Amino acid sequence: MSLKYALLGLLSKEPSTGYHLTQRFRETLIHFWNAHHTQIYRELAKMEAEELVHSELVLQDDHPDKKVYTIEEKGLKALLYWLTEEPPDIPKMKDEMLLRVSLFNLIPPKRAIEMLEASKLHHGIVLSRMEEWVQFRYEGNSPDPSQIGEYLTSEYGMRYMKNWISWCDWAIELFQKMVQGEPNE
Amino acid sequence: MSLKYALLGLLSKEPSTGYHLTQRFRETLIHFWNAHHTQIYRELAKMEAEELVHSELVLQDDHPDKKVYTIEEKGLKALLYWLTEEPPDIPKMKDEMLLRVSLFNLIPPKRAIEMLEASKLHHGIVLSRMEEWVQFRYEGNSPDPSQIGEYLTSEYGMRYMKNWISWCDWAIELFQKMVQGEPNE
DNA sequence: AGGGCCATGTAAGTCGTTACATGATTGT
DNA sequence: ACAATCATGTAACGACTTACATGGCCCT
Repeated sequence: MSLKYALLGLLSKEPSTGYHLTQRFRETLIHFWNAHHTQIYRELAKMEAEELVHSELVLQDDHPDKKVYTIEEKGLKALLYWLTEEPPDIPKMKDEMLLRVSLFNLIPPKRAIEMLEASKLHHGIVLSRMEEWVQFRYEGNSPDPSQIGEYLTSEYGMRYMKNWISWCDWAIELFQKMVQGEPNE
Repeated sequence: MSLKYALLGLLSKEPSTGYHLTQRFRETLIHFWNAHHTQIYRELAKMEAEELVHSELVLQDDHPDKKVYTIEEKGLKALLYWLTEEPPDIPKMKDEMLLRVSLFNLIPPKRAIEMLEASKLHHGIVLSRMEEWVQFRYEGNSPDPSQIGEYLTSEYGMRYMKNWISWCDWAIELFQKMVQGEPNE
C-alpha cells in the first residue's frame, strides 16, 4: 500500500519517469524500502487512474520516448494526509544473514567467523559508498531545508551500517574466544 | 522462499505446532523476519509434502487437539545446505517511519520533533522488553553453545534499538536548532 | 563484439495479508 | 460479561518477483 506514498514522495520533489523513479528508489530509499521497475510502472498507471499524478509523453531522438509523471494537487494532499494522520505500519524486514546467524549453533565457529567477516566487509563497502554519496550531495555544508528529510535518512543509513559492523566485531571476538577454548574444533 | 528455512531452523531446535511456531517467530525472529500464522500453516503443509518434516496428531482434553511437527533428516540436510552453501539474498525492509522521515521537509519542525519523540519512546519500550527477555533467558551467564545463534541475534536486536534511539536524539537536536533559528515557524 | 545505459511494459507465478470460521478454557 | 489463550485452517485478495519482450546508442 505505501509504495504509492513512496512514489508520491519522490514525485513531490521532482517529476520523473518510471525509469528514473526506479533509480531514485535505489539511490535514496533502498535502505528502508525497495521495489522493482515492473511494480513501479504498474503502480504509476494505477495512480494516474486515481488522478494522483499525471503523465506527459516526451519524444526523444537519441533515446526511447519517455513518460514523465508529475504529482497532482490531489496526490500531494493524499501524501500529506498519510504522512501526518495515518497510523504508521510496523516495520517489516527480511534479513537472510540474521536468519543464518540465528542458526550459528549448527556450524563450526571457524565457519561462523568467515561468514561474519564477509558480511562486515560487505557492509563496509556499502558504508563507504554512502559516505561518498553524502559528501557529493552536501559537500560538507549543512543541508538546506528542502533536503532535510533525505539528509536524516542517509545519516540513519550510515549509522545502521556502522552499527552492523561493530556488532560483527563483537560477534567475531566472541567466536574467537570459543575457538581458543577448544582449539581442535 | 526462506520462510521454509526459518521454520526448519526453529524446528531444528525443538518440535512445535504451527501455533507454537507462530509464537516463537514473534519472540525470536520478529526483528529480522515475520510471518502470519496462516502463512506458517500453509508452508508447514507444503514442507510435509516435500518430506522435510513430519507431523503427529496429539489429542488433548482441556485444549484443542494439536499437530506437532518434527524435522526430518532430509529437512536438516536442506537447512544446512542453505545455511552454508546458498548465496545470501540481499536484506529487504519496509519501514514506514523512515519513509515518512524522508519527507520531513514537508511538515513543520515541531511536528517532526513530535513524531521522532514518539518513535524514540516506542523503540525504548521495545528495547526494555528485549532486555528483560535476555535477562530471563541467560540470567547474566554466557550462553551455552546451543544458544549462541539466538544470543547473537538478540544482541543485534538490542543494538539496533539503541542505534535507532540515538539517531532520534541526533535528529531531534537538529530540528530544535532549526526551531530556535526561526521561532515563529 | 559485448556490455551497460536508456526506456517501457506484460504475464505468470509466488509470497504475504486480511477476513472468515470454530469453539472450549482460563483469568479479570 | 469480556478478553485472552489455545489451536487449526480456507478463501480471497493484494503485493512482490522473475521471466520474457524490444531496440537503439555509447563506450571499450
